[in-house]
Amino acid sequence: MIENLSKTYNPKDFEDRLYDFWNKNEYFKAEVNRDKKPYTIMMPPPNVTGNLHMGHALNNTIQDILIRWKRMQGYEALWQPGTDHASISTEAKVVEKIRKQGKNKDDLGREGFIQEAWDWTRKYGGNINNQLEKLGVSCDWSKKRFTLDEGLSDAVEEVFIKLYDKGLIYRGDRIINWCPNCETAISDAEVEHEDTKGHIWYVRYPLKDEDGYITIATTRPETILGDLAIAVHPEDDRYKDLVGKIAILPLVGREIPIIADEYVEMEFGTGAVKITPSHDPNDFEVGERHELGQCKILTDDARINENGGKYNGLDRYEARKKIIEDLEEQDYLVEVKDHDHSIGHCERCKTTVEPIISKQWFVDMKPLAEPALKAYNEGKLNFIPKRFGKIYTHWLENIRDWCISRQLWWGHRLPVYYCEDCDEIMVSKEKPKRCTKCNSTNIHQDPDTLDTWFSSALWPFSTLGWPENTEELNYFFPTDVLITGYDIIFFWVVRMVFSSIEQMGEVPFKDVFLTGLVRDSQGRKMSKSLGNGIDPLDVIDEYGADALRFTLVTGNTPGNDMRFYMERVEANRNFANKLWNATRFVLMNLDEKISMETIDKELLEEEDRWIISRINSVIKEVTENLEKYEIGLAAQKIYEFIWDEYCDWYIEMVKPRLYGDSIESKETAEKVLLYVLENTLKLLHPFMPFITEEIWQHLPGREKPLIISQWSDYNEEDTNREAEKKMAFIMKAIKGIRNARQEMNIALSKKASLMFVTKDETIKDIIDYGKRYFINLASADDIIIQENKEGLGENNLSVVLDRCEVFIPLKDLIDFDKEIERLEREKEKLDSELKRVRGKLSNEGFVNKAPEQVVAKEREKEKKYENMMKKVLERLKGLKSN
RNA sequence: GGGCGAUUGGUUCAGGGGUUAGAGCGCCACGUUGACAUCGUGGAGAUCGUUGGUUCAAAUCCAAUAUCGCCCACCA
Repeated sequence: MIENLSKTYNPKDFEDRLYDFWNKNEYFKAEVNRDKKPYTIMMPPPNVTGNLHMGHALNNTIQDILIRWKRMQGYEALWQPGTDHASISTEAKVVEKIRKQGKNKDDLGREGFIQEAWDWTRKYGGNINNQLEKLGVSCDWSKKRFTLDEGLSDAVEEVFIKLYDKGLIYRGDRIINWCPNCETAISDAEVEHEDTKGHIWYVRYPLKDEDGYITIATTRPETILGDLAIAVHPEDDRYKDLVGKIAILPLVGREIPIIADEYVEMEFGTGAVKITPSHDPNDFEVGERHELGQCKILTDDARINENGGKYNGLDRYEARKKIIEDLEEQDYLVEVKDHDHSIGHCERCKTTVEPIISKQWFVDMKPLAEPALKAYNEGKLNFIPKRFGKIYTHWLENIRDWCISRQLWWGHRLPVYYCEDCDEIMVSKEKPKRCTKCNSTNIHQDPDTLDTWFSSALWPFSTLGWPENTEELNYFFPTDVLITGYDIIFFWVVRMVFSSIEQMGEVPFKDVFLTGLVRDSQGRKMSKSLGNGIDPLDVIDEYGADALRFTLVTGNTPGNDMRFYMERVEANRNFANKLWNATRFVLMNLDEKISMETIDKELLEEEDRWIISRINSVIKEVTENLEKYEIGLAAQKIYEFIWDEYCDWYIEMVKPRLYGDSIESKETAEKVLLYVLENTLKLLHPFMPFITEEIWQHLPGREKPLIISQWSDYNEEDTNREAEKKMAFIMKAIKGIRNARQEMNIALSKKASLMFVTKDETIKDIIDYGKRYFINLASADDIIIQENKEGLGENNLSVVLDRCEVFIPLKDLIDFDKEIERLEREKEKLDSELKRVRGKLSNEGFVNKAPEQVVAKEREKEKKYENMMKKVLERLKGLKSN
């Protein structure tokens, strides 16, 4: 016995300790090493003020699996961690904090506020990293980056300036999405649309200079205050005569023209549309075409402004209510109908956004989208699963310009300066001393900051030192795979792709692995408001990180949502316990002075050859699965191998040798037990890093920790089909005997002799060899092999196998009615199988067209079932005649 | 209005042209054999949503359809 392991698996005893051990020994570290091939993954930077949730746990587990696997394969594996400053979210939290102190942003001033935000960041910014450590992530913490770091900020400015100089960043008055709660512009991607039951109001506008009205329909009556025209379709006969005339805006009294524009849908509403250029993107365009000018009626906090006359100061919804009342009172309201329409909400605070005209900074997307599309179409970018490629292309094909300026303080301030005398715009990293146009020194910087995603878009290269031409950048970029949730394809994936192509001239990663959402056991999204979130840290605390990791990667497929069940975590904890105890068994039986020399192949027994062949196949399959990102399948195979083949069969088969007299045989068994365990641990390590490392370090003769051990390769020589076949027969026989005995309720402790009847020489040999197993695993005390039933008494239990029949003389214990029932069931099964096989074989098409191998296989089956059937029928006949 | 996904034993999910369609949990029966009751042995339980089609062969491919879910979209 080498060393004691506790009787049950207790992850708390070693998880933190091992993480420290790995970290301190710098096994996570990756450095430029021209002798090795690089393998790079950029960790999606979590929000600096965030906490670990199941989504993080899922995608970081997958990343860790890939990184650990590649590291073991000998790659220089860099997993780049870091955090995102999350401007809007962090700013909101800091605002909330100072609000509790009775202060607002203006009380602190810009500098004071930013100071406050840094304090907050420093205080909470480490949390998520510590939480990630609990999960076992093997990222290179020495390279940790923050999007507001100096280098990364420099990259942001560099990109901004380059794009501006190319004319791809511009400033303009456009309709943007305004969040009245966050009081900033947000991009289209940050708006969530939700279908809402609402109303549509039909309002008549009197005509000037003549009797009559023109009736329009609107879902936002308060915007009447900003109307500058009424539009009809040029070919709409109903309104042809009215085009060019003037209508009077109800409640306001403003004279507005009736214009014709193709944008109007004749079938919708009344066919006449009010045009509010400052508060609707379509109306804005119509306004441009007809030079209607602008009339903005909302303040930043969504109240009616001074252009709203008597409604000035009212909140947008109060104003709507009041305006409807007034319209009704003054007889302008024709009717109200129920109407469902989609309303945009701020992705962060869920406030209804307002389309508002505003002077903002934009990225001209078309020229950037095209190469990003091309890269995909040329196969330079793969999505896992593939279907997300369609979503990617669809979005890029319909791309609109990206509003990048935010009216926030926490973030990268625009490197834009204005001359107060001549309004010249200057874009540069440093503040210009004088205006480049009029030489004035009255210069101020734009107060806005950039969309957070502008900096995260640069993450794959800014973290590696760009715009400096660093060695790291040359070596580790482009990265190999990005692992993230499908919900941020638009926010992040797409933007990294076009930014990389634009700045680096190539895609930032070859593969994009998209995870689904982790939902609760009822399929609901985990959310704070529902209170149904499961904290990964609680799960780790109760069951260990390995069990959590295994749960997250099994039983689901990329891009599909999964339900999270504690029962599954428990099952995987039990799996860890199983492995733990199998190891205890191996160690308990190990001779202290066992030599670790290679196994002498001459001494191998059949079960040894079988398990060695099997682990070899599993190595091959798991490696192939991982190469195809089939992580769940890989995990499943390892699980089954350990539990079913190694524990349930091999260990049981080998026990007599361990307790037996032959030192040679015992030692060989020990060596094989160790050899297979060792390879199993390697395969499992990426999935369950803690338990595997802990066990590994308890095994004798370890030179290196598991984390940096060499991944095993498939070895053709180890494959042994002959041994696999033999063992398959033996296992089938054991199962058959156990089955028959249990059906008769015969206790395991009740030993019986077995008589194998067969004329097949090969089978005879196999059974002869298998004697040793039947004793222990099939409750046998004696085994006889013969070609006929000579000497066999009456009334035996019988098990029909392929080319062989087993008789168990347990006369007193057998209920023959039950035995007949059992055989009848056996007969039925064989019958239906025979029918199926014969059906196939009598089909000419099948025999002629199916591959030879497939036909041969069916023929074999037919023969086998026929033989078995014959024996079952004989048995039944014998039993019934008694 | 477009696009996508899911539909497989009680349940949660794998699988993905030829398998006797698998697993975890749950269920039933038996079991304290010197790793493990966080366990062992055996068992019951699914014509893979429906309808067509392609094929020698379909749970798997194609087309419709139903139900549920998601994403995108400027009809006021």
